[in-house]
Amino acid sequence: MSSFIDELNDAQKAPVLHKDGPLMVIAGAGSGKTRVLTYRIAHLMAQGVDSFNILSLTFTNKAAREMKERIAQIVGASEAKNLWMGTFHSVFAKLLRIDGNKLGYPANFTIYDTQDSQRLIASIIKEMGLDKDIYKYKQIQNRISSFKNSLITVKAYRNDPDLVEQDAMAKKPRTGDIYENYVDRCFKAGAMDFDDLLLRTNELLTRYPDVLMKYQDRFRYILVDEYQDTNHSQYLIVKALADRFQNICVVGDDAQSIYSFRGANISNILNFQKDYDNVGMYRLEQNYRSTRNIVNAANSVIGKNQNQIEKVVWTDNDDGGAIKIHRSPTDAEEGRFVANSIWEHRMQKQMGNGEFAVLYRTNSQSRAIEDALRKRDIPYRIYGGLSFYQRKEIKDVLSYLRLVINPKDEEALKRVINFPARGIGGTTLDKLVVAANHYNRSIFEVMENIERINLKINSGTKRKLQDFVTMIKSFQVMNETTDAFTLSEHVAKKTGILLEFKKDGTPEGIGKMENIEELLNGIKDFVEGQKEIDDATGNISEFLEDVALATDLDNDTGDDDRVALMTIHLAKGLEFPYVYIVGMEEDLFPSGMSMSTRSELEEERRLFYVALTRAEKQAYLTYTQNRYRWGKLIDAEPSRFLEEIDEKYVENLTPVDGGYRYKSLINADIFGEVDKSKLRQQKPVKGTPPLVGQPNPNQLKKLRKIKPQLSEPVGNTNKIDPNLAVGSLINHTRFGRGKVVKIEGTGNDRKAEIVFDKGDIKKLLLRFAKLEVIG
DNA sequence: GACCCCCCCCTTTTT
DNA sequence: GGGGGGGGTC
Repeated sequence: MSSFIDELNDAQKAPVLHKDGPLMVIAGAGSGKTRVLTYRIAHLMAQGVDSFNILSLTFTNKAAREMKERIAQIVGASEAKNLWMGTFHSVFAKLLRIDGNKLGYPANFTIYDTQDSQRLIASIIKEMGLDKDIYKYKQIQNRISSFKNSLITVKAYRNDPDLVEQDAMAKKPRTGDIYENYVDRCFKAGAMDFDDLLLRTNELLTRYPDVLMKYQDRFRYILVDEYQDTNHSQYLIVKALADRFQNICVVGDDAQSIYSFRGANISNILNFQKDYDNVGMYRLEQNYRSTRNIVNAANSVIGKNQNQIEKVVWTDNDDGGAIKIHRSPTDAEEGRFVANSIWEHRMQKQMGNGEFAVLYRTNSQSRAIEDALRKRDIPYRIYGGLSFYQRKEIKDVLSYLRLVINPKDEEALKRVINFPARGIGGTTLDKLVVAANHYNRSIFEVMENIERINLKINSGTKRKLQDFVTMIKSFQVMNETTDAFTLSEHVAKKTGILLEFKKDGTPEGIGKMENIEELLNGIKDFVEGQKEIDDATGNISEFLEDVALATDLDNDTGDDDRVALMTIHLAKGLEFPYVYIVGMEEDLFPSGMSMSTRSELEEERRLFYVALTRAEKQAYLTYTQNRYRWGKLIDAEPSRFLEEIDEKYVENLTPVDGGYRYKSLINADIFGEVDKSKLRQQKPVKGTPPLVGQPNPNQLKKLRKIKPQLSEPVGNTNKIDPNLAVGSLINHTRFGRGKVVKIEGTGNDRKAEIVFDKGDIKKLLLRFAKLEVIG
């Protein structure tokens, strides 16, 4: 049994064999870090450590499941079952269901997702009579979330003059009050949001030393994966739990820290050696995943970051092909290129669809790729984005089920109290909310006692409210004796929700009905699966728990052969033979919202590093000249990241004389440090008359300077017909005849809005558009 | 109270 | 180009 250790190289063996005391493993991309974690756990168990005493925190539940399976193969399934393994959120949700009652939470507390939180905050803002244009609910939700991730409670917030000042300066002096109301309402609803799962765990461990002792004693060996992406709240939980035995193993890669937007604190990994005594330090630097070209290219990119732990990732693998860069005129054609390329690879090398991944910065980019793949009949699967469980019809059914488990769940109640319509409208609901706040009870409790409370609600409506209460209670009775599937099916029928979509009759309605049926099938599968687990009952509360914390990745069975489409964030930890990174454009990647400070830009660069290192054999980078964004065709500029890859490792499939290297020269020579935010400020200020056709003299001078280095510049310098003006009739090679209705912008940004005879209205950049003036 | 239309915001990434 | 919320009308 101990022979499994021999499957590791020396660098991997060392942290696996390090038994007691703190250790940190800095693991480069593709260096076998999951393997180290898995084998370390197996080895601990082989050494006699009780599996009940091991806690392993992973990045996705899927990763946990896979590790568990592998460990089961090595040490046997029955022992592996006892491991506590999962994401921070799922592990500590489980813990809070056991001990959260000490904090006043019911064992069946609801987990609010982001949408629930946002809706609640929006209604609080409204109830408080605040201006929704100043207090934007998403912004407030974000801010509250970051407070919670930093363990700033309402009280701590109020005691922090800096924070209060910040909000006052932002003209949002009532932020603290909204925060307080939000926390109150969640508590009254018996609900925790994602951040509460960590915050309340901290509260529990701090306020109840006996509870802390219990879990310290239980989790004698703790392992944390992706430590670079832990936030302050997670950091403190780990620190508290590991404090007694100090058997803490963290694994991570500072170069792959990409979650600062949700509070991840890179200093957690940078300071680990200060937090614990006698830390064993291990480095995994040999990459087993990618070709040498990919590894070197990725190194050349990440080398541009100032802030990093020194390490050299290297590989023994073959050189492999160069990284291929491709330019397309539009995002639709970018999609076509990707689809064609996948098609050709499949034909030539008999590859499966599952060997390809398309990665992008934002979810909205998936559409163009999808369209192209669909036209080529290439099966694909989109991960993330609007997940199945977030669809309206699914959330509606789930909301009924949530109410069965926890009738105090305010957000669930508000969703379904009048869906399908049963004559309980906004006015009535408002009255209920006011009463609930007044009596400090949940809305459901107010409804239960509607006869005893003096509310100005007419008797007909009161009856309807009581009927609703009776219906939910009947579901609760049924839930005592039946499994999740039987209950859900009954609920879907009895509430009229299925019928509602059926009678709708539109394709959308039918689609929604089918989705609900799919949900029911999913619940059925779940119940079947639960029967194999010892202490599981197949009850609906188990299913809801699963759904609340499941990621899209977790649901991937991987048994159908499809091209994977996902954001780069989601791709972390995964690998694919062929990877297409699309939308390599300024403002998109790096994101326009994350390039104003060095640290933001460095995170974008790490994100690019993560993307590149997903590829085993071949990476493609694509960018477009024009892209539809917000329904409009806008011009795009190649990403600075393209030129940050050492040229040695790159092959351009589209000629770049005048392509992205041309622009890079402009940026580098004129402005020194590449800084797009400054560039943008150079544009003429709105209101000042633009010098049409006459570039800024300074710019002109610099342009002349670099010109000799260029061959025939650009496919971009389209000659603009001097006769072109508002009212001109034009002919376009692709869109046909049309009339110019507006001209705006200056220089390279000059564009014409054209109404085409076919009915399309488009804004075209004159620098690209091939327009012939015909009248 | 229900329905329809208009307007606004959205697109950075996730548990 | 799309979804959600608010306001106006029946």
